[in-house]
Amino acid sequence: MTAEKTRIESCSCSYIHEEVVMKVRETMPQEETLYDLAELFKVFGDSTRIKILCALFESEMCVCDIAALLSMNQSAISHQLRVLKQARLVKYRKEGKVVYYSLDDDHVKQIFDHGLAHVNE
Amino acid sequence: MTAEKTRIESCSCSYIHEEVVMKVRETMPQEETLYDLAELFKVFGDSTRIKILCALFESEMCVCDIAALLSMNQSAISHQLRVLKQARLVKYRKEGKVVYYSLDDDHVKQIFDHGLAHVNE
DNA sequence: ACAACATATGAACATATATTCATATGTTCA
DNA sequence: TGAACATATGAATATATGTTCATATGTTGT
Repeated sequence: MTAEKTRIESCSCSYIHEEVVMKVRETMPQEETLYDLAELFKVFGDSTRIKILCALFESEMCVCDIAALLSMNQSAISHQLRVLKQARLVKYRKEGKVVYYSLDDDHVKQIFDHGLAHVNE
Repeated sequence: MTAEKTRIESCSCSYIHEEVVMKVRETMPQEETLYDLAELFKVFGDSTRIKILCALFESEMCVCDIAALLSMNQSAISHQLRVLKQARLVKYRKEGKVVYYSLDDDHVKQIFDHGLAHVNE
């Protein structure tokens, strides 16, 4: 690992490991991909939404069921379901007035479980 | 799936599927576990931190390397590394003035990849 | 058509958080 | 010891976000 003597103006440092930076830069996915990935994890990063997803592992549920389960009002749940829906993590079916939500992705459980493995270490 | 007629005060709904709610309630992990899980995903839910983790998949790097790679100032990177360190996602070793960061968890790549699979669908 | 109801949505508010700036800490080398 | 440097950190600011409230939408049954 060679330490090249190069001044990089974007940071306040003078001596960086230029070879490492160049090598890593080549392996980085597209900016947009990483942005989307962060947006996805942001959706997982709220305890209300995590609880909703966790509940839906077990069974499809209507908005009111979820609100009762989590002791939260219907509006809050509805707003969060919209976020989950936009992230394509849940889908819904309508039956009269009632809207049933369920999971819409195989990866959700896997992401969830790997996260849990880290937390339980 | 029976629709019991029960008024639940915590939400504004009158008729919920009480059996479903009770069954799901039993399977839910502890409140604290789900909170910790959300906190973990919150750490993944920022594009700067995602980029840092992604870079560290390839090689350990010092703070200045990362700042140069991402064209961000040293302070911002240092703050974010602290968040990653607190979440036990990265570890560091010191060599003189230079601090080298690297990944500290086997799950990180798996969580990352499953997320990527969802994004690339 | 109307009442009752489940759900959705917009606005407002409070809180959380990412970045920047200034500066502190701790190491190396002369 | 002191200058140069890499990194860490506290305060400030701007922005993002979760929840609540009020209300809209759309469906069912009378």
